[in-house]
Amino acid sequence: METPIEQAVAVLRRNQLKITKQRQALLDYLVTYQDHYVAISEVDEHMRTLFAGMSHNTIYRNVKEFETLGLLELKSQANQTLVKYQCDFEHQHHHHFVCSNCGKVTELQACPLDEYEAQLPGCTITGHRMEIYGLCAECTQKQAN
Amino acid sequence: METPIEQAVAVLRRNQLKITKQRQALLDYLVTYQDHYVAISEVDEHMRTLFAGMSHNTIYRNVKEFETLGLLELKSQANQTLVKYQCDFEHQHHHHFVCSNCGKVTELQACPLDEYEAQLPGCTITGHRMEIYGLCAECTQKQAN
DNA sequence: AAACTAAATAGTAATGATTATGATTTAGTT
DNA sequence: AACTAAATCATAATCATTACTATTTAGTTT
Repeated sequence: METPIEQAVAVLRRNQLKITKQRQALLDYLVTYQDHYVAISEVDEHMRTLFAGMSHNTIYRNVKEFETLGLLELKSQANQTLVKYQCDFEHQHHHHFVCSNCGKVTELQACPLDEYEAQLPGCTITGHRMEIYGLCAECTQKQAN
Repeated sequence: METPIEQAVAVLRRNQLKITKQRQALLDYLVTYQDHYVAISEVDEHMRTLFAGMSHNTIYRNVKEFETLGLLELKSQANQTLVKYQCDFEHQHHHHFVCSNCGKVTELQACPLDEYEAQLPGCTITGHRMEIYGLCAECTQKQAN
């Protein structure tokens, strides 16, 4: 069984991108964010602590490159870009519930897009985003106490 | 019939906020963005051209204050905060289709939240966002030529 | 295994949106 | 007209992100 990192490296190869130490280290770190989002600026800070001398540019550029390859998911929030590892290569299309207390991300089944298409005659739909936020079951539980 | 500005001023009064020249000018400008989003930084630039000496602080603070009053809608995109006037006081809850070419915003009917609640047992849902993007009918038409 | 080359990175500095701060002004009230 | 809390101004700082150019390196070729 291939690990997520091995899968990711295979994707890089398939796209003729070089497997650099920096990219490997980035993937190693980001793979720990499979069910949470993290700010790129925090990834930047972390990587530059681990590897003195690593360039901001390298981190930001690669994160964005990895997104176009489908390895990561990005979203914009509070004037920051947040990133999360996308490990579900089989089902890339999905939507999220995000706990605003612990940050846990839950994938939602089904997509509401179909319902809306009829409301947009003549339009070209290129993308959409559906996100629900609140407290996950665990945090709801804790809050009750 | 009350104008949007009059309605907004009434909301300010109801919340014991002072009706300053700056706030009136801001509303006058923002009311022109009822079906488009605009970057706050652009609002800032515009207002400071109109009123030499107006403070960044004043603009950013008020835009955020107006959002909490339900006068404006904000969203984060590409490391900027975008703002749009919310004039539909009757139906505050809705979702959007945003044309990525001309920026036109179309309100969508119906909300997909209900479908998902069953998938989140024990969770507390505090909010959600559904947004579709692409080209509006007009821009699709033009692109075809 | 050494040479090669395009791609990637480092190092430094700049940019641009937003926020902080403390002194001054003003809307609405007394 | 005086009063006062709220709002604004003016200035500077902060923080995420991007730009730029010289240097390094992964992967290939000889």
